[in-house]
Amino acid sequence: MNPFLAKMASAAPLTSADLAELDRATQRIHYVQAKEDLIRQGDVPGDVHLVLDGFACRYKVLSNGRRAIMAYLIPGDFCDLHVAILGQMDHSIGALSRCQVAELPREEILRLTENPRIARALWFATLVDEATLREWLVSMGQRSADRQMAHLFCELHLRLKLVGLGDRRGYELPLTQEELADTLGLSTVHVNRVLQKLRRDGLIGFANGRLKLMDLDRLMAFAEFDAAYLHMAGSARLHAVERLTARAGTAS
Amino acid sequence: MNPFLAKMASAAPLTSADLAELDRATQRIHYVQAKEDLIRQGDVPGDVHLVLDGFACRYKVLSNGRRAIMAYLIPGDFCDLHVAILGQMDHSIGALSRCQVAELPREEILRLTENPRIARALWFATLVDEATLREWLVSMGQRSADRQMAHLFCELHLRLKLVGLGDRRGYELPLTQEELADTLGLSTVHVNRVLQKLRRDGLIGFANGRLKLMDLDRLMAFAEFDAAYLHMAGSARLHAVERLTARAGTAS
DNA sequence: CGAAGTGTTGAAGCAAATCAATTTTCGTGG
DNA sequence: CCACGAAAATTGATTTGCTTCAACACTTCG
Repeated sequence: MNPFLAKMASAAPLTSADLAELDRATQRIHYVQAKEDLIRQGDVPGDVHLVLDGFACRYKVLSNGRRAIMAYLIPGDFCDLHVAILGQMDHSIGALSRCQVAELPREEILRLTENPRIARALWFATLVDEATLREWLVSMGQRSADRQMAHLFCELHLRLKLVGLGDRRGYELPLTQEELADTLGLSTVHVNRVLQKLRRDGLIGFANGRLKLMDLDRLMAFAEFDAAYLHMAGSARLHAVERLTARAGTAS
Repeated sequence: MNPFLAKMASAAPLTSADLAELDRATQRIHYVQAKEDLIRQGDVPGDVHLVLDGFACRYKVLSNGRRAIMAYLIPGDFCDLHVAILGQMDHSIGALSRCQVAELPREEILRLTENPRIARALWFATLVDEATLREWLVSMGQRSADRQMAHLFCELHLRLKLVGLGDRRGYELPLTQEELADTLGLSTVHVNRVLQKLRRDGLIGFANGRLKLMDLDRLMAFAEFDAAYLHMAGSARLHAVERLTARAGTAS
């Protein structure tokens, strides 16, 4: 099951014709190696990019040489839907693992958005991205390093679940401690110590690019995680995804 | 000159008929006192709100009782354009000063966006809001408290200039030090000390709800401020605003 | 096998928080 | 217009969460 279709289906009620149309639009695939850039700051790209598999991130490089990661892009996420309007990238997109990426010509996006159900689903997705950004801002400003990290792990768990990846026991998270540091605005040394604390407390395991959720309920409680900002509407959206993935499972 | 019209005109090329249409749509006005909420977390508002005068902010209240301010809403900014799609507010909007607010029925927005030039201008504005949010995230994670505050003052200077408010010497900024603290994720004590340092260094003055820019060039250099994220396209957008405001000036 | 990247540990230093008290300003009613 | 109380700003002393620096161990891979 294409994670992009799963995400769109959970964002707005789509017909199977709509889904087929979206599926057709995302057939032009290419691959990007880990640590390569998909798009660079200043680019004026003609195509819009969509992650189908792997992890990517939005980032900026500051004058002091440090990298600031502002978002993780997981399967189903658009990288640069906005560039069609703003014209120029004000940040870069880098692959954190090997990524499978779909390229859509800008005109294809314009054509797709003439269908109001699809337009609404795309619009919904960008608004959830924005709400996620606000939650990161809150996290960064107000939460202690350990809760901030726990919060991030909770968020990724739910976002990945929405596209059928990972489960209650854990998920693939191909990040180095340095990348976590660039995300949370901490030093690598401190990230290492915080991870050790979370492990010692029996909340998580993190090794070999996989995050283990040892006690998800306690982790969520510790992070004071409230999923409202992800706008999953109770569990209605997740149920929709489960139906879709189940259907795909029997079909394959 | 209506600040909203100034902002829209700088976002996309609009005809005078477009501007007249936007003007007509924003005639339903009401007032909100300082410290009152315009909208609360969990609300499912039927109308969309637009600040015409005064300062407001997006904020969340955390479980520890602290308030996190995630954005300032200045004249010309929409408060909750997104709620039409997401359905429910995941944060609150509070007035920081007495505000003049326009209310637009949701259907009015839908009608307006059938005009592709207007739709593009609105879409542009929401994308700039998102880019601003990303810049705040970078600031919060990576910049020292003094540079962070300097950066905020530079941003507000340009955003206000875009709607014809303030000038190189300064602008009205009706904030308390506590509100600055809630924005930057600092304690009020530290905000006070950072302000004193910036004053001592001859960069700013801040008293009686007004920010004085003593040396804008040095302030921008100190903050390492790069205005690219505000997508003002060189100075073309600002020139458009200057023409509009000049025209309004001679007309009145 | 060596080299580079990643993870781990200890010690010292610093930016910012916290606690607590005091002064100044502001808003309101007498 | 002044007096009063409350809100906001300021100051000092102390503590702490995180950074920085430096060394070392482990892993991965050409």
